[in-house]
Amino acid sequence: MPGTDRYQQHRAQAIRAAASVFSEKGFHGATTRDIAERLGIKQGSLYYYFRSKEEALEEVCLFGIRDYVLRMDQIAASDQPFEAKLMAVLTSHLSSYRERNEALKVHNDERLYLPSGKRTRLKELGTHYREKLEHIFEEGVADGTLRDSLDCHFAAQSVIGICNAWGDIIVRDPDLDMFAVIQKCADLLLDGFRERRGADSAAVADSGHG
Amino acid sequence: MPGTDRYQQHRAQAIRAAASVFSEKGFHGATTRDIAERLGIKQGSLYYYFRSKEEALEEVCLFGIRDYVLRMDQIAASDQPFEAKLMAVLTSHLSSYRERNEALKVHNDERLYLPSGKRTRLKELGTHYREKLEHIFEEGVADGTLRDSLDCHFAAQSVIGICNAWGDIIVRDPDLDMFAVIQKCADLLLDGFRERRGADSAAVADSGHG
DNA sequence: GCGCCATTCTATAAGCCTATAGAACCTTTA
DNA sequence: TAAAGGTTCTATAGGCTTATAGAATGGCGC
Repeated sequence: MPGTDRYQQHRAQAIRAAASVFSEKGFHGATTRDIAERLGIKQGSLYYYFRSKEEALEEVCLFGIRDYVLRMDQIAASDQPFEAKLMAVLTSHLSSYRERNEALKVHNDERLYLPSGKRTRLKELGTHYREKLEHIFEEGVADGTLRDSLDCHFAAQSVIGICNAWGDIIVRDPDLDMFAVIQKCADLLLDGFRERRGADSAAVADSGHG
Repeated sequence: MPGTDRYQQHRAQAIRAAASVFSEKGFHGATTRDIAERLGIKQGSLYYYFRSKEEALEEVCLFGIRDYVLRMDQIAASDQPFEAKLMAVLTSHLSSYRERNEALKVHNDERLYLPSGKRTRLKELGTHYREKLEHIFEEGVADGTLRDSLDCHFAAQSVIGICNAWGDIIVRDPDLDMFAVIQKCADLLLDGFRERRGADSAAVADSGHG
């Protein structure tokens, strides 16, 4: 029954199972039987935890999202130099991909199938996330770390794009060194690819990972 | 009948309709009725053009892909300075997104549902694409345009990630100025975000689109 | 041992989907 | 106008899916 501890734990398991199956087969491709099997129960029993297949999708899409956005808030509000904030954002974003593996893959594709209310709520969270990141970049411009000509909206969107692209790769290849990827992302974002004769272009704050 | 010109034209229309519906609803979410309706015919008639729903997906996934990869080959083989090649790649990649709109969205997600033979073929094409881009970067390092420390594999993957992220945005917002996005991508990739006192950081080859 | 309640099971209704078969329609050519 | 063949239509079989109803199971306090 909703309320007991055991119930909540089992329900969380069910959400994970649904996330896993949705991300493999897509929302419509996944059947309630698939989800139940992954969970080790029978198809009909699933309805003890979800009112419908759609409710399962809703839960999957919101699973952990709040933590993730909250972390961005904390980084944005923190008192660190720009480079450290950037590293923190990259780390948080890419770590989330590893931690929440299936769920995140679902967010990218399957939110299509959410009822429009939940869909706009998710979109709002995404916008909030981008705006916070944008704000970090604006600070970087203000304090002279970043070039004046930087389009902060473009910058924020691009960083999210890069993180998502690498997130997908990181999820699929567990052996990949995430911190190496983070470091290279930071190098790219701060200093670009171009050769600079007589300039030290590896000046990214070492955050102590390895 | 396969062979006649009219048939081939109508079949291409059917592929487009399928692409459009698949990208909206996903492979399993799309019904043959949806596709037929978008095309203006009845559900059963679709089977005059496709042996099955899966065959429709195959056609969608391969639609135009060859042209797209071929263009990368041409750019890679061309005799232009690095900056020009980079601009050409960005332009080609992002233009493809606009041109082939729905089909490309499908490639990213729905290829899951392809029979494994077709799936690996697509993957090969993707790998080929990335390797060519990687090669362009290696040349850039060799001729001194790019820094020696650049990880070309990382660079190629990141550029593709950025292009795909912006491609998604460009497709959804027809008013967005694609060439402005391309220019900013090039700025980011070549010179990064960091302020450089006393350096001209806007030195990207003007390819004549402004 | 007994009753209680949470959890899972079985069985099934009702609906939708793909694919096929064969009729109907339309266009071209003679 | 008639014949031929390309294109689309109607109708339907057969299978799979979600969601519900109600029975069975298992642990726990007494």
